[in-house]
Amino acid sequence: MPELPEVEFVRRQLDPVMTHERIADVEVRRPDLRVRFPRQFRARLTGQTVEALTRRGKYLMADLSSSETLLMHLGMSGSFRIEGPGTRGSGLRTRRQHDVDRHDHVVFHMSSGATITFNDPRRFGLMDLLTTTALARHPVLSRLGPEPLSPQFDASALARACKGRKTPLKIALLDQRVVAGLGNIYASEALHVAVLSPRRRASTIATPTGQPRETAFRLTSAIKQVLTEAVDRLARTSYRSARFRVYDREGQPCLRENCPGTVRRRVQAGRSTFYCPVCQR
DNA sequence: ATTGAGACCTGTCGGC
DNA sequence: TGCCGACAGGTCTCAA
Repeated sequence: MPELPEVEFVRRQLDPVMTHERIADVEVRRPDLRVRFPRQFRARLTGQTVEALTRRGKYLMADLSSSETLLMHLGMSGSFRIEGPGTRGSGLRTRRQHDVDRHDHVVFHMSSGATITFNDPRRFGLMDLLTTTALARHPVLSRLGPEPLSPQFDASALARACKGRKTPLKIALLDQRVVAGLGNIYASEALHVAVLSPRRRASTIATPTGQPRETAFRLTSAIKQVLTEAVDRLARTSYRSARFRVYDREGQPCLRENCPGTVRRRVQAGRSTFYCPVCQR
C-alpha cells in the first residue's frame, strides 16, 4: 500500500512515539524479511535513543544515539501498529487477531511503555542497521532521485533523468533513481493530471541535450500536486477513503472536464497502468 | 547500458 | 463450499 504519501503518513504517526524516546527492548519474531536482519540486531538497538525519524523516498530512517541508522521499508504490505501509553490501539486488532499476530515480525518496546509493532504479511519489507558510512554508500539509497516535494525536483532534474530513455514514461516514473517515492498509483495519477500518455517514451519530455520541454514542466507540477494532495488528505482523514482520478477506475468515465474518454487499464512492465487514451497524449 | 521477465511471499476476490 | 487463477500500492536479479 505504501508510496511516498503513505510512508510520510506512517512517519508522522511514529514520530511522537519514537523521536527522543529510548528503545527498551526489541523482539524479532521473524527475521527473514526481504533482507535478513543484520547480526546483533536486538543488541544494537536496545538502549538506543531515537534522535530523529526521517523519510527518503519510500524509506524510513531512525537515527540512533549510537550514530547507527535503522533503515526501514514497508514493501508492499508493511504497516506499523502503535499501542500503549498515550495511544489508542489501532482498528486492526478488532478485525483479524489471528492474521495480525501471525505477521507481526518486529516489536519495539519503548521505555515510555509504548509498543510499536511491524506487521508485514508479504514480507517484502526490510529492516537494516547501518553505520553512517554504510548509509552514504548504500547501493540503493545513494542513488535515489530527488525528493519530489523538494525544490531540487524541478523540470530540469526530471528532464535530465529522462533524457535518452526509451522506456515508457510511466516506467521511468517508477524508477526510484529518477524521482524518489512515486509508485504505481501516483505515477498513473500524475500522468493523468499532466495529460501525458503513460506509453510515450520517457525521452520525449526532454530535448536531445536534456533540456526540459513544456511537458516536463507539466509533469513535474502534476507529480507535486498529486503527492501534496495525498499527503494532506492522509493527514486529515487518517488513511483509506482515497478517490483516485484514474487508478482502479477501468471502464469508468475520464474525470477531466469535457473529456468523453473512458479509463483504460493496460499492463506495462508487469504492472497495471490506468489512463485515459483520449486526453492523455 | 537498458530493458523486460521472473522471482520473492501471502492474501483476497471473482468465476466456475 | 471449494478450488483456481489473476491480481495486489515494491524491488531485486538475471539474461538478452
